[in-house]
Amino acid sequence: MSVTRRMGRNDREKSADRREAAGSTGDRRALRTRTALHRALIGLIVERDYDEISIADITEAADVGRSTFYAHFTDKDDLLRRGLGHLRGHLLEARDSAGGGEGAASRTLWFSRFMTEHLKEQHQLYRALMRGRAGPIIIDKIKELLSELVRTELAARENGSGAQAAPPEIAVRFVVGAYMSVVTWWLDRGARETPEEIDQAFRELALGGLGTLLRS
Amino acid sequence: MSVTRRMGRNDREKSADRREAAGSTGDRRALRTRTALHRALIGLIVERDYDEISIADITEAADVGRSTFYAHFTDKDDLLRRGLGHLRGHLLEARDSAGGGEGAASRTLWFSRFMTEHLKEQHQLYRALMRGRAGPIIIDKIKELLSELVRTELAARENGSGAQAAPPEIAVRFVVGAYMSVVTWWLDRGARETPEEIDQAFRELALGGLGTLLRS
Amino acid sequence: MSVTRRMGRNDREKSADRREAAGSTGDRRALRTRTALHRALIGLIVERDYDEISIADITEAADVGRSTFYAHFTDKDDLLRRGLGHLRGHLLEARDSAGGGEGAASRTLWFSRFMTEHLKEQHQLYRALMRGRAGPIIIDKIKELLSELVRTELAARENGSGAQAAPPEIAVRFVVGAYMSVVTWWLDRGARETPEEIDQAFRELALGGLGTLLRS
Amino acid sequence: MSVTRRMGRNDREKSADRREAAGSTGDRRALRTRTALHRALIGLIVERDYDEISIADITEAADVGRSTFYAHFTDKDDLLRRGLGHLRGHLLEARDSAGGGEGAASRTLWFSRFMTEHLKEQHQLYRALMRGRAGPIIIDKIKELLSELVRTELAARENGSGAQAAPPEIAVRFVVGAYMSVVTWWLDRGARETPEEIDQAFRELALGGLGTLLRS
DNA sequence: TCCTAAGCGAGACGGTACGTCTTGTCTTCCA
DNA sequence: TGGAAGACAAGACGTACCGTCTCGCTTAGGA
Repeated sequence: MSVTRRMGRNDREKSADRREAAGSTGDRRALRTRTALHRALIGLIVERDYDEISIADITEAADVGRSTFYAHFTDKDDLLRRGLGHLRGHLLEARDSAGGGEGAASRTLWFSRFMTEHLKEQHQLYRALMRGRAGPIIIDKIKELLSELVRTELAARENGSGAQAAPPEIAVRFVVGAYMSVVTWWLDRGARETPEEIDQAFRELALGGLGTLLRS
Repeated sequence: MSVTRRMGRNDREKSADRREAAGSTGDRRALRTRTALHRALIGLIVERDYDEISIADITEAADVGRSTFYAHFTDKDDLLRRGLGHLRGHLLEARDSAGGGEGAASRTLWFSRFMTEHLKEQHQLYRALMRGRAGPIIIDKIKELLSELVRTELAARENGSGAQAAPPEIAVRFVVGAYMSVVTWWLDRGARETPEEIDQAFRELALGGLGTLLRS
Repeated sequence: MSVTRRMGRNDREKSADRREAAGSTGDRRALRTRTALHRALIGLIVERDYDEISIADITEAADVGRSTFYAHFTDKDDLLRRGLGHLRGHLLEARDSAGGGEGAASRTLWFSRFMTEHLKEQHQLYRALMRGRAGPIIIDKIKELLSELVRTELAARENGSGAQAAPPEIAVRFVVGAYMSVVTWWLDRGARETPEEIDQAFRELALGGLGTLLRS
Repeated sequence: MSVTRRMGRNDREKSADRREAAGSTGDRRALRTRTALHRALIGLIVERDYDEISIADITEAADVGRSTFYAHFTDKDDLLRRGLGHLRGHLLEARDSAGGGEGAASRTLWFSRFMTEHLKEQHQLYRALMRGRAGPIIIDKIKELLSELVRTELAARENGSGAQAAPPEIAVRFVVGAYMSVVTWWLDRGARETPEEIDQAFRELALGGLGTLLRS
C-alpha cells in the first residue's frame, strides 16, 4: 500500500546492517547520541502516552537533529526495544542486590520476590511504561527475561517422578503469564499491597494451586 | 485565512452523541453499514497487520464512503472494540453448545474446556486477531469476559475455610493471566496440541500448582 | 479520542512566521519549488476555472508534494496573490520597453497606451486570468498598480486652479475603474478592436468627458 | 476532475428545467420556501462572508430541509442570482420615488443621483453584499441594470454631430465602470461623504472629463 | 599542522493518513 | 404529493508525521 512504509525486505536489511555496524563500532559521540535518545524516550513516556510521542518530540527532547535519529534507529519501536537491552542488566542486578536471608535464591520461584520489590520501588516508572501501546513491547520483554529464569529453575528442579502431563514450556508460560497478570493489575491499581503480600499470594497460588481455596 | 471552522467543545460533544444515538437506534441502512465495516476490518486483519490497515482500506473493502466511517465510529480502535461486543455472545454460545457430558458445567474452571475448543476451531482467525497491535485490545476483551466467569465461579465455590491469604481478585487475575498466556503461546506455535491436552495441562497447574512437579 | 493535537494560537503564529521567513530568505530549492507552483497555477487557470482547481491539481502539475504546498503558502489565494507580485515588474517593464515616440511618457494618462498594448499581446492569458473567481483578485491587483501610476500623475499635473470639488482619490478611482471596465469588456469580446482604438476612445472619454457626445 | 461537481451539460440542463418548471408553476408553498431561502441568505451575508456560508447554514436559517434547497436551486450562486431578480424592482422603485425637483429625470446621467442615495440609505446592506466572493456577482448585476439605463439614455441623447470615435458600448462601459468604482470605494470607506458630493464629483468627471483638472 | 572523513543540525521534500467539512443524490417517512 | 430528515459517496481541505535527502558546520584522527 504505502510506498514509503513498505521497503522490500532486502533494502531494510541493508540499512539495518549499516545502522547495526554503526552501533557496534560505537564512537564516543554516537554512543552519547544514542543514550540521549533512550533517555529522552523514557522521559517522555512517563509523561504521555507512547504513541502520542512523535519522533520529532524525542529528538527535540534529546537535543538532536531528527535525521540523526534515523542514522541510529529505524523506528520508535526500534529505539524502545534496543533501550530495553539494559533491562536485563537492571533485573539481574536487582536479583543480586536483593540478598535474601535464609536460603534465599534457593527458594522456588525466587524471581517473584525480588522482581516484585523492584517493581514496587520503580512503580511510577513501570506503570507509565506499561500503559498505552508501549506496554505490550515492554511486557513481552520482561516475560522473556522471566521465562528464561523460570525455565532454568524448572529444569533444575524437575523431579524425575515419571509421568509428566505437560511439556515444561507450558508450565513456564503458565507461571510467567500468571505473574505478569497479577503484577500489572497490582501496579495499575496503584501498588496498594506490599510486595511481600503480592509475592506470597502469587507463590501460594503458583505452587499450591487453587485447590485449597475451593470447596470439595 | 482558513475557511474551515474547527468545532468547539460543545459541538464535538453533540456529534459524539449523535453517533452514539445512531448506534442504538440503528436504522436498517445504518446497521448494514456498520456491519459491513466490522466485517471488512476483521477480513483485513486476517491478511495484514492491524496498523498497516488505513481507514481508507477498511471503507474501500466495505464499499462505503470514508466520511461514512466517521459518521459511525470515531476511530479504528472504536470500530474494533465495538465489533468485539459480539464476542461475548459468541463465547456464551460456545459455552452453551459445548454440552459437556457428566456434570459438565459443574467442573471447576469449566471455561477452559470450551474456550480452548472454540479457539482451536477458529484458530486461524484468533491467531490473526491476536497478532500485531490489535492483539492487546482483543486479549484484554477476552480477559475481561473470562474474568467475569472466573470471578463468579470462585465466589460460588469459595470454601469458608478461614484465613484467606489473598484478595480473590488476585486469584482471578492469576488464573485468567495464566490461561491466556498458555493459549496465546499455543496458538502462536500453530495449535499443535489438542485442545484437550491444553485444557488438562492448564487445569492441572491451576488447581494443583507446580508443587507436584518439583523436587523436595 | 483523537490523538491529533491541534495547534494553539501561538504555534500557528510561529509557523506562519517560518513561512514568511522562508519566503524572504529563499533557499535555492525553496525558490524553485515556489516558482514551480506559481507556474503550475497559471498554467491551470488558463485551461480551467480557478475554483475547479484543487490544491492537489496544482501540486501534481508542479510535481511537488501536497504538504510542500502548505509549507510555502496558506492558501490557493495566497499562492495566486503572491505570484502576482511579479505583475508589477511585468507592467513596469512593459511601460519602459514601450518607448513612445514624441513626448511619450509625458502624455496624460500614459498608462492606457502601453497597458492596452500589453493586454492585447497577452490577451489569451489575461482573459483566462480574469475569468471566474480568480478575476476579482487579479483585477484588484492591477487596479492597485494602475492607481499608483494615476495617483502620481494626477498629483504632478494638478493645476492650481483653485476650487477643487472632489478629493483626488475619487478621480483616481474614476479613471482606473473606467479603464478596467472598458478593457475587460474588450478582452471578453475577444479583443476585436486594436489597442490604439481602445486607448484613444478611453482617453477621449477620460479627458473630455461625455459632454461632447451629447446633445445640448 | 470531480465526478460529483461536473455534470454533463445536458444533465444539468435537464434538472434546471425541472427546477425552472417548479419555479414557474409556483405553488404557494413553494414560493414561501424560496422566499425564506432568499431572505436567509441575505441575512447571513450581512453577518459573515459569502463563502463561509454553507448551504446547510442557509437551510437551517430558513428552517427548511437541506434537500428542499436542491429542489429549488442548483447552487448557492443560483440562489443569490435569482434573488437578485428583485433588485431591478428595487432600483426602479428608488428611481421613481426619488422625485427630482427641477427637470429631474431629464438630467444627464440621472441614475447617479438616485442610485447614490439609495446606496447611502442601505449602505450597511450593500457594503456587506459587495464584500467577499458575493461582491462580483452583485456588482455585475448592478452594472447590468445601470448599463441598460445608460445605454438607453445615450442612445436618446446622441447628437448627430458626425464623427463618433468610439462605439457607444465603450461609453456605456466607461461610465458604469467609473461609477461603480467610485461608489464601492466610497462605501468601503464607510460612506463618509454625502450622496450629493459623490454624485456631483462623479457627474463632473463623467461629463467634463479630467481635462479641467489638469495643467495645460 | 593541515585535512579529511564522520557525526551531526537544519530543514526541504514527497508521501500518506487523518479527521473534518461540504456538496449533491437518494430514500424513507410524514402531514 | 411536497417537504423534512438524514444516510450516503465523493472528494477537498489543512494538519501531522514519517523517512529520505542534501547542505554545511564541527570536530576529531591520521597524514
